[in-house]
Amino acid sequence: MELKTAMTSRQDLFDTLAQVGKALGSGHRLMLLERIAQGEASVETLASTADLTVGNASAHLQHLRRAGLVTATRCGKQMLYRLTDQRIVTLMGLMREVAETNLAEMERLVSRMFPDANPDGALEAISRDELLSGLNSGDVALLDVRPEEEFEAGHLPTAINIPLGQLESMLDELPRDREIIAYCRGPYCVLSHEAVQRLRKLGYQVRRFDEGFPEWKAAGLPIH
Amino acid sequence: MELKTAMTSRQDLFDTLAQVGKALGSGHRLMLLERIAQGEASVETLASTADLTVGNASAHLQHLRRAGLVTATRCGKQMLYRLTDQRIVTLMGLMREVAETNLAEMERLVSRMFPDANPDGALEAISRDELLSGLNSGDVALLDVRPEEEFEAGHLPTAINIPLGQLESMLDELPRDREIIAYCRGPYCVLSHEAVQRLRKLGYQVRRFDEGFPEWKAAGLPIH
DNA sequence: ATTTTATTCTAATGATAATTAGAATGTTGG
DNA sequence: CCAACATTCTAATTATCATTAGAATAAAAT
Repeated sequence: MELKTAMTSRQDLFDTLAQVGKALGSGHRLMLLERIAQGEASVETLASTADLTVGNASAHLQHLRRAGLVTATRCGKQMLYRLTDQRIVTLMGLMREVAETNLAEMERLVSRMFPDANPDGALEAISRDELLSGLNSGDVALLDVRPEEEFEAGHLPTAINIPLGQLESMLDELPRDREIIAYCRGPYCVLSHEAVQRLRKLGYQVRRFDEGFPEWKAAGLPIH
Repeated sequence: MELKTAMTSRQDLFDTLAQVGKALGSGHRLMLLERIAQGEASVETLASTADLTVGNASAHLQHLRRAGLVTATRCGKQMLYRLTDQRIVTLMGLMREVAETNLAEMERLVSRMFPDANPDGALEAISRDELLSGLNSGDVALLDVRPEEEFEAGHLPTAINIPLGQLESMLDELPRDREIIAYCRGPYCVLSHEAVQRLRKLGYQVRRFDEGFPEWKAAGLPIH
């Protein structure tokens, strides 16, 4: 047995900092964070989005909580988790950029998962700046294809919500005269890719926004 | 045994992304990265800065390499590791901010480790913007207190190098008529704190830069 | 009070990761 | 080719983490 000195060491500092890294070091926890970034959610909701048992999800959420990434508040029977800090969205975005730039495996997975996101193809996504100028000039209509609950918790200004499951049954909400920009949870969410593919087959002029609601919000842009 | 489908799943994407988080989820690896961010370094150098056996350091470096955070090139007998990407410095900086904001433990450790960094005290560090304007107006002199090897690998413009061990023996290099700004490896490096304390005792007008060389470089500012 | 529902805790198991010592590899300079 | 050196690999140990099922807690509804 070794005596612990009361002295604080550099090692302690880095170990504590590493807790944040550890929390980000699990695919399951990153999925939970992706969902939490849409707005507060209950353990059950989070468990089902991340495809975990409730007990397991709860344990991961405790882990995220100890790392200072999320907080929880009780609301009736439920425990609602939310991000402590919008910078966490930026942090995950940077991780994504670093991974996509420097991990061959990542690039391979992304292009397999989203084959339509080919840079040559007409389906290429539009950037935040392009979207902003499109919105200013009124040239585009915004389509939020996330579930209603997430839309209600916050969405881009002027966006209309058609959850993916109801896409074909709500086509009359969509304009034919303007380009439609679909968005969802973020770069690794399939919803907007799906929506674009299905709407294109129906003849709509539609592209994806290459980020999602959390990134828009974290950038300090206005939300509703 | 379960059959692996060839299909790429969302889970695979997030698991791969999590490799970056995992790599950042160890105090030892964060220390290695802090040193690598100063400039390329051999395994032996890195092992000794992070207080690891060479074998263990090598294993951690392999881990960082697999996560796409560092690359290695052979140079004679030695293997030199460097960052793949300056964004990794930004990434670590964000982790630090998130941790300091949201982890009480972190705040406690920082203020214990750097008691002189008290915001009320005269020793408060100066920011990048303040430093830039001080350099433009010629009101400050820059002092790099890192080991010579790191200084040689890159430093802030106009900085003079006095490694901490030689501080008292090289006082004649320091101006008395201007404020001195000392900097080192970054926010969690003790060198500049030490330097400021020792120089203040000797009557010098001196403050710390609240970042370090890697942050300056990652911000795209000029280096020598 | 009792039941229901949501969540967290506990204990046990299996899976990963960190560490060390020592062997193996690859490079340099005789 | 051999000797010296730097690094990586291997094997074994220990520690940490993820997962599950089931018990415990806590609030809400009957």
